[in-house]
Amino acid sequence: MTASHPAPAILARDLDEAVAAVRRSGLRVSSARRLLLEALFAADGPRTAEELAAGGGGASATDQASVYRNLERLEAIGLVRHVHLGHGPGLYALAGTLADGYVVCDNCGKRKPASAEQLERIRRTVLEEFGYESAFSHFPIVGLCPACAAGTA
Amino acid sequence: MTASHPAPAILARDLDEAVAAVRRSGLRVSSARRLLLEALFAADGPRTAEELAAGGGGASATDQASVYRNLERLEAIGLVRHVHLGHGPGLYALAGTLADGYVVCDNCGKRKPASAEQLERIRRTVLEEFGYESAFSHFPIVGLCPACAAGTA
DNA sequence: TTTTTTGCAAAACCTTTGCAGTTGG
DNA sequence: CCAACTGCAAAGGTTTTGCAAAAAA
Repeated sequence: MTASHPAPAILARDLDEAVAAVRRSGLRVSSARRLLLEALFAADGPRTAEELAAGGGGASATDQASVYRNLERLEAIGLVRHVHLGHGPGLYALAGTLADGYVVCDNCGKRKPASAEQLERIRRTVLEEFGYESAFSHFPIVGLCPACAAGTA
Repeated sequence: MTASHPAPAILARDLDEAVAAVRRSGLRVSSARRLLLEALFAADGPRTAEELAAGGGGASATDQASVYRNLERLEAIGLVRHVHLGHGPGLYALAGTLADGYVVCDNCGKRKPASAEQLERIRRTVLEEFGYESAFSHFPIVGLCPACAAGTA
């Protein structure tokens, strides 16, 4: 309902590898596409489409609609992933730079990356209880962080 | 970040109890409010604001903005709860008619209600791994249902 | 040259807000 | 009577879509 079946992740180490992957996928390497990749490489964490369109890390700005279209295409080939951490806009990053999952505080928004190993116990429990292969890579585990839980009257 | 601290749930069995609860909370029982409650009682599951505004179960239609405002107020006093199951609009229901949590398939959208007991094991694991008091009552556990997991090449 | 992609503008979607008029208590 | 509430209309935030012009291969 949300992400159909994402393509296997392509882990590109630098712009050149990413560009090569784009070409290998049959997509053209347009200037807007290259700029988006530069902004993604310049980012130190997941970014909104708006931020990426603004052109992080010296990259110049591109049209937002094109950024959305390109994020979609790059995600379809496995170069990009996105997450929804709360009610705001979606956050995009290069595949492989995202945590395996996230835990976010419903009250203060604090987020904590989760490793595959940490998630594994939870995934197993969910599988036993519900038969679902859960993932917290697209929508996070939501709860109250220790501080907010303590503050709850 | 999303739901601050919701009021304790008010479990109303029928329109009269709900109306009484509204009055007890210091809110007025306006016609729009009554219509919304009727639509909520007529619903057999969580509904979008739009559906509720359309007036389910013989209730006549009301303005959507008022429905949103009223859902917010009724949620603040504990009569209503809402969930976000995926990318679409939020879903509202009378408090107490919602499952303790939900598990939804990321691929086909299939959703399964979860009981507090089922959730308990998961909550415990999340607490041990991350220190977060998780709940899957507002945002669900997302994963692949058995059918979709099998179909994943 | 052909097909993809862009940039812009407009629309779509969900939700919130401003306001003047109405209504519940 | 008066604060609470309504309906309408407009705006806000995020994402999608249509289309003619531009650029990649």
